[in-house]
Amino acid sequence: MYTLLISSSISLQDHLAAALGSFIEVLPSLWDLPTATRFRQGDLVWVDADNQDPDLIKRLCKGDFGSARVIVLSSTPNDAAAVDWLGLGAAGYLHAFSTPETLRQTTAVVESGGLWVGVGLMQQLCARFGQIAKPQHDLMAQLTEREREVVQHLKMGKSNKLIAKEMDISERTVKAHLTAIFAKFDVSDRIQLLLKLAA
Amino acid sequence: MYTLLISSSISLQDHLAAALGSFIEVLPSLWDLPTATRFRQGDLVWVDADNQDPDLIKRLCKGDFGSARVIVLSSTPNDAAAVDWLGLGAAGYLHAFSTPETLRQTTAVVESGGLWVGVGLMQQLCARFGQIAKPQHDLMAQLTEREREVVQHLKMGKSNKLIAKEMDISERTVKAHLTAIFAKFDVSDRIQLLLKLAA
DNA sequence: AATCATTTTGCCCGTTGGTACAATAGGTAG
DNA sequence: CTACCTATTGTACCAACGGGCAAAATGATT
Repeated sequence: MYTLLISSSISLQDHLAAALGSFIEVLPSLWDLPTATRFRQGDLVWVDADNQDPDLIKRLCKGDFGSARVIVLSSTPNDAAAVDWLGLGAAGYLHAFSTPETLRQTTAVVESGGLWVGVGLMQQLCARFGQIAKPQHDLMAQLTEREREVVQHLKMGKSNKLIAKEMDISERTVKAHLTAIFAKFDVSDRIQLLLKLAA
Repeated sequence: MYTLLISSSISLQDHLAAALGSFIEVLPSLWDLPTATRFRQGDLVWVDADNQDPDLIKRLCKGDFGSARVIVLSSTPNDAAAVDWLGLGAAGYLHAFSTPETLRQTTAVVESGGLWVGVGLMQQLCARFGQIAKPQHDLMAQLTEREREVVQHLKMGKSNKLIAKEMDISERTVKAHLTAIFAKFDVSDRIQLLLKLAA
């Protein structure tokens, strides 16, 4: 496995090397990264948000340099930044000088396809879960199981095509469920349905 | 640490035991759980959503049986269900036959007080949360007068045609405004915009 | 006078969404 | 066995949506 740290901070370089092993490669700046660089699936890139160009980190997260898993480090971590990076595709966000134990655990989680975020952010997201997942009215009770599933997807703003893919059914079937849902909710389209649910 | 798996599926029982160790206790059905059962803080309960009563799982997640951390397993995982279970208090939601590695990671994360969710859902939540957390004031301020008007109509779920009629302009102009609005809000269509505004 | 942001519109294109008119199949209740 | 509900899918049609390319007019700013 290839692991790269991008940071100009000597102390951070030492810290990470101590925690993860000295086989880590280090690059002082993202600008030094050849534009032709193509990370492979499974590569791990730690990047120091304190002293790197945000735009380049952004591109890195979005996969412009290949399919590496990106972990963003910050010496002043905050939830807002976390959601930004994770939303862009980062696989982790944590304090640059986290304990070696935490760093190792992050590595393990990210390598196995997970995301690493702080507990505080998780709790906030959980609070939002509650809102998103709040039980609806009696109208929802009138829906069949599959129809309810479709509604969940709808609420996330997904297209018919995507819903079909995620439910592993044809787009036509999604439409069939939608037609049924619209009738039961007495609305004409998904927009009105969303407005009704949001109210 | 006490770990319990609730599933009638032999293959799942074997799979989990192989991944986490054979010290796991197994219960075929949630119905077999004595109503007086009180899990303790730190207890880990894996429950198979495929063959258990949803209502009982629900109560389990909500803590009716004590303060165990609940991890929901499904052979057909989807984001909608994830939102439901996590919203109810589950600490994790993942594919029943995830790799042993992933199962172990889940254990580690959940035990240390975290949540385990799929990457796709996590990113969606972050994206959504980012939108929520960000004051739309700044975004709305970037709109022109007419664009703001259009947004008002949009929030009421009106069609382009209707908006055009009410603003006494052509439908093409409405589209032009919309295109500008979408760009400024960094969304692709009216649905995403509504979700952003509604949040 | 020249530049710029804003507003307006037309034509055309591809994609998405909703539905009419079907059919097949599994399960349940009578 | 027979309805009935649910889930699934197909073809096809049309309306709605989003945007590319273009143009014109206005008002403000420099």
